[in-house]
Amino acid sequence: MADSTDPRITRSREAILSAARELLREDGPAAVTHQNVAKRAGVGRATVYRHWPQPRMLLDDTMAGVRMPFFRDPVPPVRPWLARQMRTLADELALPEVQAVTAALFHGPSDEPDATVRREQLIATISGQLGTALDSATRTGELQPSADLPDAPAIIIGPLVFRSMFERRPVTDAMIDHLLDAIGTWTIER
Amino acid sequence: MADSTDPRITRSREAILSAARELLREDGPAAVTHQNVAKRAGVGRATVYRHWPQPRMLLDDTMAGVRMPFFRDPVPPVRPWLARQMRTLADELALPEVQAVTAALFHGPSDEPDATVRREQLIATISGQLGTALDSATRTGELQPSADLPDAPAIIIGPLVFRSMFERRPVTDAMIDHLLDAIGTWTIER
DNA sequence: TGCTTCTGAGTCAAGTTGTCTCATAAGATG
DNA sequence: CATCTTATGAGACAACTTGACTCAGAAGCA
Repeated sequence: MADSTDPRITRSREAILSAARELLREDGPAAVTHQNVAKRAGVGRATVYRHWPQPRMLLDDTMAGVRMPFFRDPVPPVRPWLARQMRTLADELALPEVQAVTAALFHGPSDEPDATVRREQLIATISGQLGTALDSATRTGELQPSADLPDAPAIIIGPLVFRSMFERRPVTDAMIDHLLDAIGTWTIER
Repeated sequence: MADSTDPRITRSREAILSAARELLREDGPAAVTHQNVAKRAGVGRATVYRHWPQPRMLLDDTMAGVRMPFFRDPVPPVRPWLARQMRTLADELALPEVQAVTAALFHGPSDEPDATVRREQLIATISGQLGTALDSATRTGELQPSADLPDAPAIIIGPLVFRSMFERRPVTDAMIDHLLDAIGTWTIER
C-alpha cells in the first residue's frame, strides 16, 4: 500500500491483479481465490497471501481496477452531454469485465458490507452527477421534467442495465433518445 | 424426483430446500453447499448428497422453489393489467429471496450454462407476455406506441429492477404510471 | 408383527486454505 | 563491482471441505 518503488512488488501486484481480473470476468467473484489467482498469474501462492491477506481485499482491489462508468463532469447543453454519457455507459456495460463487477456489486444483502458500501457509493455518484445536471437543465429552461427528478436515474439507467445484463442485446441510439424524452420535454438548443 | 410418498423423503427434501433457500437469501449462491445446507436443515450430510448428488442441482432446485414474477395472462384493458403486473413485480423484487435469485441469475457469462438458460427463459417469458399484451393493445387502439415495442420490456422493467436492486428504494405508483406513459399514448378506457 | 427403505453418524482419501520457514535471486546501496 | 536488503517461489504443515462409502437403527408400510 505504501508506495514501494521495488519493481518486484509492482510486477507481482500487476500480474496478480491482471490474473484476478481475468478470473472475475470468466468465472465470477467466487473464482477469485488465492490459489486460482496464483496459478493463473504464474506466481507463488504465498506471494498472493503476502499482498492480500484477506480474500475479500483481493476481490475488492480487483473490482476497483475495473473502471466503472460514472456520469462525469456535466457540461451544458445537458441533453447532448447526457446522450454521450448514456452511450458510454451502454458500451461499457457490454464488456464482460464490467458486467462481472456489476453483478458482483449487487450480489446479496449480507454478502459482506464492503460490497454494499461500494454499490451505494457508485449509485450515489451516478445519481449525484445526474441530479446536478438535470437540476441545472431545469433551471436554465433546457428541460421541463415530466417525472420526479429523483426517479430519473432509474428511468434513464435502468433500461440500459436491463438491456445489457438481462437481454444481452445492444442499446441503440434511438433507445437512448427515447429514454431522454421519457424524463421530460427538452427545448431545442440554438 | 419420482413421486415418492414416503413421508421421510418429503420431510428431508423440504427441510433441505427450505434451509438452502435461507442460505441463498442470506449469503448468496456460493453458500448453498451440501455441508452448510445439511447443518442448517438439521440433517445428515449424506442425506443431502443422496437427494442431490451434484451441488448445481441443489442450487437449481432451490432457485426453482422461489417463485419468480412473470407477467401472466394478459387481460384487456391492457393498461390497468400492466400496472398491476408492474406493482406485483416491484413488490416481489423487494423480497430478499427474489433479489438473491435475480442476482444469481445473471451472475457470470461462463458460470455454468444452466444459469444462462434459466435467465434466457425468464426473459423470454416476460418479453413474450409483454409483447403479446402490447401488440394487442396497439391493435385495439388502446395504445399508440412511441417507442420500438421490442424496447418496451427494458423501458418498463429496467427501472423497476434498478430501483429495487441498486437503489434499494420502493417503487411508487407514480413511477409506474410514468413508465407506462413512456412507451406511448394510451387512450382513455370507457 | 415383520419387512423394507430412508436416515444419521462415522470413516476415508483427495483437495483447499491459511500460515510459516528457508534458500535464492533480484534490486538497492556503496 | 561487491555487499547488504528484501521480495519471491517452493515446500511443509495443520485444519478444514468435499464427495463417496459403510452400517446400525429408526421410521414407515403390509
